[in-house]
Amino acid sequence: MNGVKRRAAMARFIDENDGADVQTLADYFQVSPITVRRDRKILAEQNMLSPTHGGAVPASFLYGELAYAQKVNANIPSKKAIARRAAELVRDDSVVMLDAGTTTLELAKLLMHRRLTIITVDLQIALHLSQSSTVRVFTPGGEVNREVQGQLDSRALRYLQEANAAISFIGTATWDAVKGVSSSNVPKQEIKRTLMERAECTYLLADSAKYGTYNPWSVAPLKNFDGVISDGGLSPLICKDIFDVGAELILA
Amino acid sequence: MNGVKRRAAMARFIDENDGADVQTLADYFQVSPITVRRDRKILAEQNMLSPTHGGAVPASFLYGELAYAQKVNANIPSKKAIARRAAELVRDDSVVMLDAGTTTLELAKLLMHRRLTIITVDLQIALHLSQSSTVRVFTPGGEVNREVQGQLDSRALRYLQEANAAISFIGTATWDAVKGVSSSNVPKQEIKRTLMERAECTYLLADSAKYGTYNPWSVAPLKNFDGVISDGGLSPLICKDIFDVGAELILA
DNA sequence: GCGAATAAGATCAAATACGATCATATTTTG
DNA sequence: CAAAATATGATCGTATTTGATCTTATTCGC
Repeated sequence: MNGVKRRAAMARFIDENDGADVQTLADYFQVSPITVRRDRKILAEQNMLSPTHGGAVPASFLYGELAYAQKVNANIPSKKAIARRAAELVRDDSVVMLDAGTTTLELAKLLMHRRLTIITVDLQIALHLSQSSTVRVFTPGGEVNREVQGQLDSRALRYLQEANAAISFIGTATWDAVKGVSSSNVPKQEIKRTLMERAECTYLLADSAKYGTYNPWSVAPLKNFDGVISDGGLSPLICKDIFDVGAELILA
Repeated sequence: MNGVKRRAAMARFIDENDGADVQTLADYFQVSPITVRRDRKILAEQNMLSPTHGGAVPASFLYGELAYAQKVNANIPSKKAIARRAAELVRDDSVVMLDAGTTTLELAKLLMHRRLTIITVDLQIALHLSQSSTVRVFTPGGEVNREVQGQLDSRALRYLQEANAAISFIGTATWDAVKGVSSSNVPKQEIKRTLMERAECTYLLADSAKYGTYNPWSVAPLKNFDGVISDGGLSPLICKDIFDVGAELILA
C-alpha cells in the first residue's frame, strides 16, 4: 500500500474509531510507528485529524474545542489582572459592551454585583451575568458560533448597530504595535469594529503573551482605543513601540 | 486511552452523571487521582466543568446558585426518561424548537451528537449545543430573563414568529387535564404559544410530579399537543382523565 | 472556633512519545 | 539499467505525560 492510500485509509480509520494510538495504527497498517507519526503530521496539516500524545483523534473532535488550543495556553492570572484593571473603568448605572473571550469573561465576573446594563455577543458571559439581580443583560440573536460561543452573523451585527454604550471592552488573540488588532475572520472583525463604533470609549484587553502576533483581518490600530490594558509581561522595548504609535498603554 | 480522549470522555461523564468525585473518575478511567485533578483543571479552563472539593460538577451548575441548582436536582431521573423518549421523535436533519427548562436541557444533551438545527430561547441549552459540531443553534436576541436564563421579550417573540420547525418541545412547571398547560407570566405564555404555532408538530414534556398544579396564564389545553410525554409516576386515574380530554399521552 | 480527616498542589522520578538525523529500501525517470 | 527522488526505518537526545511523595489548604464534626 502506498503512502497516499495509507494516509487516506488512516484518516478514515481515525474518524470511524473516534481516534487511535500510534501503535494501533502501526500494527494495523504494517508500518513502523515513526511512519505513522509522519503520516499523522501530514494529515494534521490538511486538517484531516488532530494529533494527540500517543495517537490522534478526528479533527472534528477538537473543533468543538477550537478554543482548546487557545485557552490551554491561556494565562489565567494575567487575564484576571487585566480584568481587575478594566473593571475600575466602569461607572455604575452605565451601559457596557463586552466582546467575546476569556478575558472579557473574567471582567464580566467582576461586574456581576454592579448596577449595570451589559450588551454582549458571548453566551457564556450572558449566562453568567443572567444570575445577577443588578445587571441587565442583552444579547443579539442569530446563529451561535461554535468557536466564540456567541453570535457573529449579520443579524447580530445589525442588532449591535442599534445599540449605544458608555464603554466597550474588546478582547483579542493577536495584537502588535504596527499591525494593531486583527482577527481570524471577517464576522469577528465586523463585530469588534461595531462594538468600538457604538461606545463612547473603547478599551482593548490584551494579554502580553499574545503580543507580536497577527491575523488576516485588521480591526483597528492601537491608537484608536482610548486605552490598551495589558499585564506586566511586556518588555520596556515593546512598551516604547506601543507608545510610539500613539496608543495609551495601561499596565495591570 | 490518551489524554485528549480521556478528558473529552470525562467531561461527558460528568455531564451525564451530574457530577462525580475524583476517586470515582480515577477508578473509571484507570488513572491516578492526581491525573484526574490535572484533567479537571484543564477542563475547567475550557469551561467544560466546574471543579468542586473532591470532584467536579457540570459547568451548567455554575450558573444557578440556588434556584437553578435545586431545579436541576429535582427529579432528574424522570426528566432524563422523558427526554430519552422525546429524543426518539426527532428526525435527523430537521429543525427542532426547544422551550426553556431543565427537561428540555436534558433533551438537548441527548441531541448533541445528532445532525440538527435547533432553535431555543434557553441560553443554557444554546451554550451546551454550541459545543457540538453537528448541530446548528439559533437563539433570539434581546434582554436575558434571569429566571429562565433566556430571552422572553417582544423581540424574541418576533424572531420566533419568523421561524419554522418540524417539531417543537414545550416544557412546563404546571399541567392538568382540565386546566391544560399554564405559565406564571405573560411573556412565557406567548413564547410557548409561538413555539407551538411555528412547528409542524408539538410535544409537551411534563413531569408527573407537577401534575395537578396550575398558574395564572393558560397556554393551551393538552389536546392541542401532538403528544404529552410524561413518566411512570402518573396514577391510572390521572391517565384516564388525560385520555378523556382527548390528549395523546406517551409514558417514558 | 479547633483539630482530625481528607483533598489539593508542588516537586521529583520514571515511563513513554516525539522529532532530528542518518542509513536503507523502494519507486520513478531518463 | 542507472541515477535521482522519494519513502521508510533505526538510533538517540528531548519533551511530555503520568504517578509517588511530601507539604499545604480546605472541609467537616465536635
